[in-house]
Amino acid sequence: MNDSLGALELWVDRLGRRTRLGSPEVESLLALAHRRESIAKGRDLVRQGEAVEAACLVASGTIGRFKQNRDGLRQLAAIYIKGDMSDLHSVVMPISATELTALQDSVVLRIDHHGLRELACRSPLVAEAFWRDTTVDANIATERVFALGRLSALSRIAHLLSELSVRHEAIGDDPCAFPLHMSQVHIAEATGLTSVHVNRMFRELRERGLVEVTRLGAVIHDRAQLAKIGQFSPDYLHLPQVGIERRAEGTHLHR
Amino acid sequence: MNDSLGALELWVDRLGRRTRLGSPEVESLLALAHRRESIAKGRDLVRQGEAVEAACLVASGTIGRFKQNRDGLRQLAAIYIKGDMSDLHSVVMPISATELTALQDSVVLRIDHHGLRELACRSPLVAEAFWRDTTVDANIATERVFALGRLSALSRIAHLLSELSVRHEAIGDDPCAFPLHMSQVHIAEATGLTSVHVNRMFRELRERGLVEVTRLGAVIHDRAQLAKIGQFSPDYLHLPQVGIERRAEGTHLHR
DNA sequence: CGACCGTTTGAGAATTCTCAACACAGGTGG
DNA sequence: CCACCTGTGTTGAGAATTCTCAAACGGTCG
Repeated sequence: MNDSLGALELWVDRLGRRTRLGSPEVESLLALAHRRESIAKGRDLVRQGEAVEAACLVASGTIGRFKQNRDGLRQLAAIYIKGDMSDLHSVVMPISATELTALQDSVVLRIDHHGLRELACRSPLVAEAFWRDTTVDANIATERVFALGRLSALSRIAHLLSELSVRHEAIGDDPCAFPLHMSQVHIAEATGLTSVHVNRMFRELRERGLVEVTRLGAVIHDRAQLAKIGQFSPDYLHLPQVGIERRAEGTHLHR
Repeated sequence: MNDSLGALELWVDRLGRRTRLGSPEVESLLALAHRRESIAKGRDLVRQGEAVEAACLVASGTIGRFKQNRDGLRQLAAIYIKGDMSDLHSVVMPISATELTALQDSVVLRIDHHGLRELACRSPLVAEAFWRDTTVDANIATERVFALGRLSALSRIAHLLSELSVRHEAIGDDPCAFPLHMSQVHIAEATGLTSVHVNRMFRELRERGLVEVTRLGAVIHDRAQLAKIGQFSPDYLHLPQVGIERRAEGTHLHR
C-alpha cells in the first residue's frame, strides 16, 4: 500500500512543508544514503542505553518507542508510522534513553548520522528543519502527558485513535479506515491501561457506534465525536491541512 | 545560594557541558541581549496558541508548562527552575501549543529569537547545542509519560521529587533540601492526581521517613530509597557526572 | 491437530476520586 | 487590633474507575 511514494519522499515532503527549504536542500535530503532493513514483529531496533550511529525512518509497519525499567515495567511513549523518523534526535543524543521496537513486521531505512550532520552543518535551514521535526515529536510527548494525566480510559483511547487518524491522513491513508499495526496490549502500553480494560473500552466505543477496531485496522464512524471524547485537537501535530487539501484536488494515492 | 551565578551563566554552562563549544561561542551566548521581567505567581508568560518572539530563561522562582483544554482540564507538563530555558523550542515553533505560567513569583529573562537564531545560523555548534537542549526537554517529557502511565501515585510523586532533587543539585542547590516553589495542587497537576491524594502520599512519604515537604521546601532524608520507589534513574536528564561527580569523583550516585 | 497469540468476558479487589468539613497562615479592610 | 477572607494543607467516608486474576474463545501457523 502506498509504496509508490517512498518513506523518504514522505518525510522530506513534510520537512519541506514545515520549513521552507530550497531545492538544493531537498535534493540532498532525498539523496541521503540509507540501508533498508526488515524488522520482525517484536524485535528491537535500538536498545535502551545503546549508542547509535544512524537514525531510523519507518518505511512500513509500526515502530514503538518504549521506556522500560528493570522491573519490566514498560510504557509505550511514541508510535511511529510510515514517513516518521523515529529517532532523528539521536543525531544530537546518540545514547538512547528509550528502546525502539517493531510492533509489527516493519521495514526501516537506517540513515547515518554522518550524512544528516553534514547536511545540517552545511545548511542552517536543514538544521532548523531537523530541530523543528524533533520538536513536533516533543509536542506529541507533551500531548500524551496531558492524556495520561487528565483523561479517563475511554478518552485516552479516543485521543490516541484520533491522533493516529490524523497522522494517517497526512500520509495519504483514509483517515477513517487505516491499518492499526498494533495489538490491544500495545494500545494498553500506550495509554497506561491494562489490555483487559482497553478491550472493554473498545467495546464501549463500538457500542456507541464510534469506532470499530479489528485485526485489520480501525474504522472510524464518527470522527468528530471521537475527537470530542478524546479532547483531541490536532494543532500540536503541526500537520497543516496543506497536505490534506493538496491531495483532495488530484491524485489520490489509492489503497 | 548560587545567586552569584546568574541564570544565563548557568544555562550557558550547561550547554557547554553537553556540547563542546568554543570560547567565541560561549562569549556570544553570554552576551545575548535580554529583558529581565518579574512575573507574579499565577501569571502567564505565554498563552496557548500565542505567537512568541522571545524565549524565556528562568532566573528565579518556578515556571510551569501547562497543557489545557476548553473544559479547564489542566495538566502540568514541565517544570522549569533557575537556569532552565522554558521554551527554547519556540525558536523553531513560535506558536505555543502550551501555556507558561509562574507557579510562584518569578523572574525570567526574555531573549529574542532573533539573537538566538543568528547565533545558531552562524555556528552549527551552537545550533547543535540548542537542539540538544530541547531534546533533553523532550526526554523529560518522555520520562513523565512513563511515570504517568506506569507508576502508582506514591511512585509518581517520588519520581518527581527525585528529578527535582537532581536538577537542583545540578544548579548548586542542596539536593536534599531545596525550595519547592509549588503547592500541592501543582504537584497534583504534574502527577495526574488530585491534591487530596497528593497530600495523603506526602504523609505516607513522611511517615516512612523519606521526605518532608513543607511550605519552605522539600527535605529528603533517604534519597536512594526515594529514587527506588520512584523508579528513578537520572540518565535521561543528561546532567550527571560533570557537575556531581566532580565532587564525589568516581562514585555513582544511584545504583 | 495442537500450540500460541490475541481477544473477550466475569467477578472481586485495590487504588484513586469526590465531596465535605475543618485548620491554619497571611493579608486586608474596618 | 481585630474580623474576615482567601489560599493552602489536612482528614474522613463513601463512590467510581481501573486492576487483578481467571477462564474461555477464535484464528493462524507449523
